[in-house]
Amino acid sequence: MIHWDDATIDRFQRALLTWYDAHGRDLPWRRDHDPYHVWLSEVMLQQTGVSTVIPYYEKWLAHWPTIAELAAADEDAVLKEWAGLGYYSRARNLLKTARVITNERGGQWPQDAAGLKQLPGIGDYVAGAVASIAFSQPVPAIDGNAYRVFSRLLLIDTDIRSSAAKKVFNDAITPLIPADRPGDFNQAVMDLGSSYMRAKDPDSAHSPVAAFDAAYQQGVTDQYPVKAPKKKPVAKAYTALALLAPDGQVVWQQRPPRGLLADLWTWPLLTGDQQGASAPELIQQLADEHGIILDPALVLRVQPVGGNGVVHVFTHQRWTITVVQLTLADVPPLPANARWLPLTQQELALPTMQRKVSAYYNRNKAE
DNA sequence: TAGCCGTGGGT
DNA sequence: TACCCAAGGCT
Repeated sequence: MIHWDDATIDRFQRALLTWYDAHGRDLPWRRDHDPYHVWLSEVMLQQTGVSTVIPYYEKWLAHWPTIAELAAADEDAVLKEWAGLGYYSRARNLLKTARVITNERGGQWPQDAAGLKQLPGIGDYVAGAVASIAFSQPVPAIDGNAYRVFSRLLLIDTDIRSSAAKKVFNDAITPLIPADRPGDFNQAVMDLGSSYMRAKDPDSAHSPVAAFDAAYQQGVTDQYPVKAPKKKPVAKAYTALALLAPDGQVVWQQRPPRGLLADLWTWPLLTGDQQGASAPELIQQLADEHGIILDPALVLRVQPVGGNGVVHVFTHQRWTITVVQLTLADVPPLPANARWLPLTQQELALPTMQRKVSAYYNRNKAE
């Protein structure tokens, strides 16, 4: 690893901030330094691209212009606004923190990173980003961009997925932060990491800090950052049931409050590919796995819908979902976590997985 | 402390 | 197709 002297640090800061002043991105959350805006954007941007976030960010603020209004929202409404962004605990934690700030702290934010980290959903990165951008605290905001940028500039060969990485990079970056512009410094690093020093096909030669880029100078940019490979997602098979009542409504079921897609709504999912199963088998499995009791005499038809089904890949699971329609002669009662609603209902928070299943059903259902 | 937790886009 | 990547946090 390379260590810079004070004069080099000073020149680096000037090169970075001069470039940022002239070429920094004009993004919706950079219009001011309101901690609500900074915090909301940083949470949305976790593991999520800028172009994906912008429309969600604008819609969110139109819905809840202030943190006090967010604090008064229902969790159902918050999840619905978030639906499609993924990592849904981020949305639940946004609501929790909004309520802590509004109801327990009189609308006052903690102004340093340690205080911010106490809030739900705020870890080292978001704490550093909000503390530096909204409150001008001289702390780093170490995200994937910072890992990539400083591993190249300083030839840091610590595996960025290792438990040691956070401290190594924190110690390396902290002395480089200018006391007068910590927020701009951190945001400049993000812009650098998404442009000249991006992960794929970087343009190190034209970077404003090319003169400070040791990996570029030595022709080893493609070796940084050092990052251990991750595991393949585990394959799982499910069958989604379209339980169709005579009035055209189907059964929607809310998932458990913890785990994958927590609290979101899908059609009843049976484990395994049950395309060839009989009506009694499907009814039995539906009772065993979901507590939905159907009288076999109510089943008019059992029809597989489409062929191979839908593939949906999560970070750690790969789902193959086949679809079966059970046409019923009546509208039987449901447990508390399930509801009869039309195929086209717009009121529930649906994960992308269910949106794919619904679209697949509409393409393949019997005429 | 690894494993869990989404999604869309690019190659 | 099967990867990888994108402003991580929680347990």
